[in-house]
Amino acid sequence: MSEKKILSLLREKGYKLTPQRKAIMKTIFLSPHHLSPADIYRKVSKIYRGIGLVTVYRTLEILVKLGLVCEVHTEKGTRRYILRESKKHHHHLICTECGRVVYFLNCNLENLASRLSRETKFEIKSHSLEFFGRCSECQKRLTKTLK
Amino acid sequence: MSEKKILSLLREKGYKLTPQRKAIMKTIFLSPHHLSPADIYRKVSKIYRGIGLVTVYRTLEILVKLGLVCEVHTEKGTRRYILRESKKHHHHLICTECGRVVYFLNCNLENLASRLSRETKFEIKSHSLEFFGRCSECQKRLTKTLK
DNA sequence: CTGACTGCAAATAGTTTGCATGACG
DNA sequence: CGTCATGCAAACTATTTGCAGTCAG
Repeated sequence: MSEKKILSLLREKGYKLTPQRKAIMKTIFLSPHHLSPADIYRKVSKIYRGIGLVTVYRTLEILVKLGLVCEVHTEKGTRRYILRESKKHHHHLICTECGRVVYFLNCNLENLASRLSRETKFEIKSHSLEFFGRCSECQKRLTKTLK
Repeated sequence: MSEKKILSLLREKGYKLTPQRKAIMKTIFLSPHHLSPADIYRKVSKIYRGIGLVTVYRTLEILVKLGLVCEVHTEKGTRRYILRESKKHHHHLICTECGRVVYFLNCNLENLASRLSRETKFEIKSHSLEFFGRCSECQKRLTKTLK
């Protein structure tokens, strides 16, 4: 989805297009990494002086609700955000060094889920799956550093 | 692993066996649910009056380090703890109503991981997988309530 | 115009740290 | 007895809420 379409979707849903929101969305739109609210706040501050961290939190809440942005939970329990590239069920492969995120669609967990459901009598509603590792750039960078 | 073995492992590693630690371990050992530090604090307070929440945090840190207890990250970003039943690679099926946890061992994600690694040039280190749903008891309980 | 939005300040939740006292081994 | 453990208080991080002023539509 293009940036323009996102802006018009917001308008459709009755949200106002303030310069703060535009700056926040632009920042998320341009980053291949997942970002914490504080990261976004720092980046946006350079474009739009005087923005409040609270506005970042409130805008993220809207963007997640509209399904435009993914909320990723890190191992430390903090939340990070990245543009949602696909409307489909999907998962993330996350670089633990730089935070770069790669999407993938097929997880093939239906069989496992139905087997578990049968064995445990659980009514399974959802699952979370994430892979962690190092992207190729960070592998190169870290090899150099060690020399 | 039995409770006694856990206590002797702690002693082996040079940790002291205080009554606070015993009470915390007993509480975790007896619960089929995952518990937050605050949950554990409340339960332990009944056995051992005057225990500090800080002691719960510090004991949990040790138990996780020794691999005796699993740290589970919830959707809200808080941490919960449950006895580690198996030393093997495993995952959890979690009841979103009561917090009951069921273990399972086979996730069969090796193929997916190697395919992703090939396609993305990521060096994949680990993955997290959790299923969420309702256990059979909570299904019954909730059906009754609705009548 | 006017209701939605913003930014400040303060509140809250979860967790960690500094330090003096206490008790396990 | 010495060292590690405890519990209090305070600090800290991430996030949420109340409120008065502001602005997009």
